[in-house]
Amino acid sequence: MPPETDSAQLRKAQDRFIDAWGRMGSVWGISRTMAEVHALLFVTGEALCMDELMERLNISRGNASMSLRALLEWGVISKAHKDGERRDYYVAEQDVWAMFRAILRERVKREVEPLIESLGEVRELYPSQGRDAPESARELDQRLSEMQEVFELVATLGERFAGPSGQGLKVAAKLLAKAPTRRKAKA
Amino acid sequence: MPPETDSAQLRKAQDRFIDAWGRMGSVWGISRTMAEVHALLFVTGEALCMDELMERLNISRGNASMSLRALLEWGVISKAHKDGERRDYYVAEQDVWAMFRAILRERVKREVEPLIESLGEVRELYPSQGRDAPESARELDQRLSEMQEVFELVATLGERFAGPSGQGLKVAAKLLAKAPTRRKAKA
DNA sequence: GGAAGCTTTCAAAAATATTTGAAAACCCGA
DNA sequence: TCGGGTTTTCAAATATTTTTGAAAGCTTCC
Repeated sequence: MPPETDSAQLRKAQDRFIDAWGRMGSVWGISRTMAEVHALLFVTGEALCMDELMERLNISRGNASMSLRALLEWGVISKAHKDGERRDYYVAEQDVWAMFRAILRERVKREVEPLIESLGEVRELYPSQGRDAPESARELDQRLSEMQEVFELVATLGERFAGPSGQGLKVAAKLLAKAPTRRKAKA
Repeated sequence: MPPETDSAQLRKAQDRFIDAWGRMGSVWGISRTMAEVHALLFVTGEALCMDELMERLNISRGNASMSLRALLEWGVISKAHKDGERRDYYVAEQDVWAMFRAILRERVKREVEPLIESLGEVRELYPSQGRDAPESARELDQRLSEMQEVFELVATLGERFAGPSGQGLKVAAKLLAKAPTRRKAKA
């Protein structure tokens, strides 16, 4: 077998990254393809058009279109334009921390806020205050209100970290600085 | 329609909570049933056996068994025993914060660590150091190493928050105390 | 207005994930 | 070792999610 050229190596590394990020995508509850499109744009750092994505990832036009739209909504990619070109090009946010904040924001919105909402609704379904409130209702309300409190705290923390002021990294770094913990390095 | 009894109200509230938590479960990437089993144990606060779960949630024995096992692995429920009874009973962790930490721990394990692992592997696929390393390889490595850094930070933060020392809540509260942000209250 | 070039939509097909249920395994006590 | 009560396993059935592809929709330029 002939030695690989540099660009073949790079291509392979990109593909492996795309695969890894795609797999994480499905774990994170987004479609694998959507994650792969994002991975490709991120890892190349280039502005690509739909046909290039379809070609490289072997996906249909419909799928590419839907994935791009979703990624735009998440705020992790944006449209770009090439001089006289008619078609749309897309670029990924290159600042990893900004990307991470966008993801966090969206995930809090999907994974925490609806729960807080529901908890509020559930807690209206029974009286837990009056003199006549049965013990069991108080117990239930106790559990639900604790849970609501914790998740509200999480949502607020999320906003703080991911918020537009971009303080996330600094806060985190500060926290960590206090007392280092080890973390395995090798693959 | 006759007025509902107190216990019917409570039952309905429990059901709505179970439903809400179950829905969140699927958003979080675990099976809806698994989340529902957990919700039921949590919301009642009682020790229940498999047949009771099956009855209340209308699920099969196999499903109940697998869900319970998974919940035990997550560390959010534990086995209990009733005096002379032969069968197993299960109780949910009642401390919401402890529960949250268990979930966080597990999610970092599934959603962050494999990625860090993969990033390490991908970065071994090309030379980016030597004098001969092409510009494109350096760029690629730059992107990947930044991403690795961010996710390692996240993993470390997660450990800090969720770690066995149980400092999570305090740290969070401290952070929040500094500069309050508003959060909508009504359902 | 019309055609070319692109993108979006969406119903149907394919791929995945979850659930069932019955058989196998397990665990004790007799 | 056997038998009854209980839990686990896992292949098949079901349900859900994702992907495709072709038709419909835009937009821009002639």
